[in-house]
Amino acid sequence: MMIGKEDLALSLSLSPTISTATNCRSHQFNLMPSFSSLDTRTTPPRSLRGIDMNQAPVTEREDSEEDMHAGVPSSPNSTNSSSSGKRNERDQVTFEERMIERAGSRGMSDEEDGGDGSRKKLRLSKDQSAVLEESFKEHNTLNPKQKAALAQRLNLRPRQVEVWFQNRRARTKLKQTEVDCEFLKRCCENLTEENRRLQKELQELRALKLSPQFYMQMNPPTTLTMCPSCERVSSSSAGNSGSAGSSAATVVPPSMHQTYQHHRSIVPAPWTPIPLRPAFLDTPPQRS
DNA sequence: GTCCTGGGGGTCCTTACGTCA
DNA sequence: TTTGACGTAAGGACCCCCAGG
Repeated sequence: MMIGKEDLALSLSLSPTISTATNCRSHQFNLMPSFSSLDTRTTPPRSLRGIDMNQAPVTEREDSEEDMHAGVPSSPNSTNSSSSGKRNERDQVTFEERMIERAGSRGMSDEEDGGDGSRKKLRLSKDQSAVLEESFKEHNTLNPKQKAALAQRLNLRPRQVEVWFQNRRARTKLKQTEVDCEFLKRCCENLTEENRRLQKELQELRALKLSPQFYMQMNPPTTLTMCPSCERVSSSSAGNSGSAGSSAATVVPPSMHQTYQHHRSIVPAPWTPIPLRPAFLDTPPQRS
């Protein structure tokens, strides 16, 4: 009995594209009020002293964006003019990111964030989460530019977007682990059952062998053959020469061995190899 | 070409907080 | 009203990769 993934009624998409609807079983979007600027109908009760903690401060960020657009994104150590390529591009982006990050942290200072060192829980709005999910469906990792763009679009700090994606990947992996665990459990159950069946069959054969009638009813022994490679002795087709209990063995021609014809008969018909590990587990994670 | 170093981004583990039954 | 379970945002440690010196 072969087990396919479809037999497990998996709710997870196994492709790199993750299904939002099936993966986020616990997302309580509909239970959460929306406080973001995207939904202006509601008053943000989670804001601290009039500041919505789910938002990066717009004015501060606009300042930083002005700085960026004003040509500021030169590297702080002013080495970008001599350097080029990926590194330079990344430095440039990260500088932009730092500007936004700094503005965000300025907007939500320690004082505003509780002031006593305690963390305040920041809930993303339904709309923000939906956009993040959509983005995650396309890419489960973000490059700095994508991160900054998404943060700007959602009015969040890049760090928040980054954390969301990290946690989202972790949730996906956890879910996948659960699915894999279930798959392996099924495999184990099937192998156990198969083992039980084979043990029973073996017992029956042994009982038959001990019975004198077994020999009476046995067909004339077939020719014993031995594989020159594995030295396994097995019986070939019945009705050939030889008598009961004959120890005469013929060597399987190498050509026959190469075709594995005699090995095929060794494998019980109903037996089908079951992969111990889903193949998709062995695909290495993609790095950006 | 090789080694060292620093930065960025990833995972993993953990904590703190919000929500709900 | 209290409490425990659960989900999730966020912090921190650690690792890997890569570019530059």
